[in-house]
Amino acid sequence: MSTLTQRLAGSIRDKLIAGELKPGERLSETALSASLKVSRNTLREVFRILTMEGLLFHEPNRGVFVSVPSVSSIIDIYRIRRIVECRALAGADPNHPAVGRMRRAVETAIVGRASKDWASVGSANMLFHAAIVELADSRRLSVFYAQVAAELRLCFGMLEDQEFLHASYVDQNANILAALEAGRPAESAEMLDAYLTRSERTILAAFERKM
Amino acid sequence: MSTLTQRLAGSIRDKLIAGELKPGERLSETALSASLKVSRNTLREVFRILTMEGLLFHEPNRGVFVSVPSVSSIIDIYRIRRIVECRALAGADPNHPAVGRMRRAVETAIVGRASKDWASVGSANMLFHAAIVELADSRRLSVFYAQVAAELRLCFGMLEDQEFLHASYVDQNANILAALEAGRPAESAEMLDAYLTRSERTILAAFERKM
DNA sequence: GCATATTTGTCCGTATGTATA
DNA sequence: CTATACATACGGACAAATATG
Repeated sequence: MSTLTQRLAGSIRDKLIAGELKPGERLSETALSASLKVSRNTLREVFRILTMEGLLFHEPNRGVFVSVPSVSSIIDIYRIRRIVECRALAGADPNHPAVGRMRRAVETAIVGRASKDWASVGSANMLFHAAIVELADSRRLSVFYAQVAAELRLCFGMLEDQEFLHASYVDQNANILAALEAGRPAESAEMLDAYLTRSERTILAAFERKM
Repeated sequence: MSTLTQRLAGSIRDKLIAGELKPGERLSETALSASLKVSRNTLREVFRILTMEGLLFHEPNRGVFVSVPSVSSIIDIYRIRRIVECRALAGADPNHPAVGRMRRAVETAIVGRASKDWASVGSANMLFHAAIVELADSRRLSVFYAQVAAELRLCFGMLEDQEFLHASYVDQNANILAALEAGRPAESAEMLDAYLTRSERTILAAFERKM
């Protein structure tokens, strides 16, 4: 990452995903630029990037705010996951290089679960599903999915029970991978669809409990 | 559109799609900001927007350039269209409000073809396929598709024979719509897949002839 | 390979309009 | 309604990177 703008965008993105900045919170240009020791112009360019990614939203003449995950955004995101992930998996070649990344993600998640490192399990889960999208061999689609996934992590950040959210999905991912490696992509895609249904329900339920 | 930045982004986007700015051309900050009568900082924010949309690309310390469509980008875009459009159509409700927009787009295209207004036919074609994506009821997916479509128009802009590119697809769109309205979304999606195969081949062939 | 000119990256100060207490 | 705070937009400045001769 060469330019200051890109580095800054990365660091603020990490803070957003880690939940250090609360949804709905307003990010003041003057205050943030002072605390980060960068000019307001530079910070505005960073805001523009993160706004395009959906992590911030912009109200004209009022400023930028951390996106507030809503029930409708969760539903929207899962619609996308169903379309993109299931189709990518159903049409996948079991010898695609991304399958190796899927396998490594599953292994990492298993290790993380054993040591109760739920942050690691969550990250591995994200990598697993990003790898599924890579099966479609479309750079633009992978970039788009990365943005959607970042938004989803914003939702996770609002919820406690990280164990409950992630633990049960390790085995499901392993089964999805096994079906693909066994040369049965259609079956694999069906399992993924079922996975997404359960995952969406869990998130929505946890989300509504917090309201 | 409230802010100057957004209006400017819209106007430059239009110029890009219309082919007024040639692919590969470098957009000088100083020159453009002078000719558009805006400050360099404002123009940089506009560049950031259009770069995120894929219409421009950025080389650190060298500036921004108009994206150059390539064979691989065309293939990438059509992979996305297959995944997104076909799935949206296959799972569509024939009573969805977007179906009305599809019908109006077909009617506009028929009128445009009769008067040999190929620009109008091309725009109507874009609206038709954007409406297909709206069948999936996902705001994020529709926004993403709009960006991909803008990039595709960048490719069209490089080619002559607009008639050849658009004329033959009016009837195919009409047939796709008819199947959906008749309550046969699966058949409709199959026809769309065939449409996309033919369209991709045509674009790629026309593109390679220009090289 | 070097020196120069150009351009971007970044920062600052400031004026104006808009939202809100 | 007034006052304050803030975002929007501008123009100037300088360092660093790049291109050019």
